[in-house]
Amino acid sequence: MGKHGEDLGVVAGLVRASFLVNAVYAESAREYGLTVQQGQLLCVLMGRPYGMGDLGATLGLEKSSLTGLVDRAVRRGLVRRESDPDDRRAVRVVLTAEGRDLAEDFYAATCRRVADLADGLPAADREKLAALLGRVVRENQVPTVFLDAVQR
Amino acid sequence: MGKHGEDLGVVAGLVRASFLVNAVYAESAREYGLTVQQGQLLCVLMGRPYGMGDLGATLGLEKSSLTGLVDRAVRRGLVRRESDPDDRRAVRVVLTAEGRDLAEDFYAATCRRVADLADGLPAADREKLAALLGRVVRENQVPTVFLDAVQR
DNA sequence: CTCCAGTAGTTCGTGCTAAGAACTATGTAT
DNA sequence: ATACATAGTTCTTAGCACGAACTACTGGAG
Repeated sequence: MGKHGEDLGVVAGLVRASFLVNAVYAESAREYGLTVQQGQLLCVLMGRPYGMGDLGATLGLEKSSLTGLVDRAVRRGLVRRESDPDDRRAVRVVLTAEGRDLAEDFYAATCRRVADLADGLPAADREKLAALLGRVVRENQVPTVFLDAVQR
Repeated sequence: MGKHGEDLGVVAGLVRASFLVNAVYAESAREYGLTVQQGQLLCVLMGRPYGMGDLGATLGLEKSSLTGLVDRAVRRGLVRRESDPDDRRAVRVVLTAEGRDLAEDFYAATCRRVADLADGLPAADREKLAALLGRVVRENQVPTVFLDAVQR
């Protein structure tokens, strides 16, 4: 089995849920004056600074796409480029204080919103859903674009 | 309960799964020479023709954003604007033959890919996941951007 | 019938996103 | 020292998304 008709259930579920999450994410970003990509950038950087290369790998973008994204974030004062002392080619992108504040607010608001999506489910089902999604995610090596654990 | 710490499980799961699906969708689109948005447009139109207004509502876009999207799809010969005989302001966007073929191929390929994401799960868990996502989706009134049932 | 408010789409201007190719500068191995 | 690889940027092209202003048509109210 595996490749049969009823798979459409999971497929449609995943695609639509993803559509839903995208919409929520976009709305949340908009509310904070961010684009989705900028929001993602901030969320990734909440964990730690990244070089342009790692950032590209994490976000699934070419390096040339990143330059602009980071440029705009710099222009908005959300992010700073620090040069890596160990490698003068390299750069570390770091949140500014303002960027961190915004990132945290945005992150919290987005979490709240996404959590609301699953609000209708009883707690047990929510946990089950989390477990199943967790497995899917783990088996497909998704980079951590959104925090793993609450590690503040 | 409801708004507690362990909700992060569902939230992170949803967000990352969504990231995963987005990536798969983008890759699939790219392979077919489409952008994600064009792919979405085609998938929506597989079901039936839409007016610009409905299309905007379904895809979550402003009408001004749609003009261009449809224009480009028209330029590529994937879609056609038919004027509604009952309302001369209105337009119905319809797949061309070429557009339908491409849409069907793209849809099938994307389904396959998304299904692969859940491949690691035993069938019973896949069904459970589908059911849970189905509930989330239903309770949040997601427009049908991806087919509901296999209605060929 | 006329006027007018509302609806369906388009146009225009702005800013953002994404990619590839060509390039600079630095690092590393031989 | 040469030569190759790596980290980022620049430039160009194409597409996306929005709001504001606009055109064209519709459906009522007087």
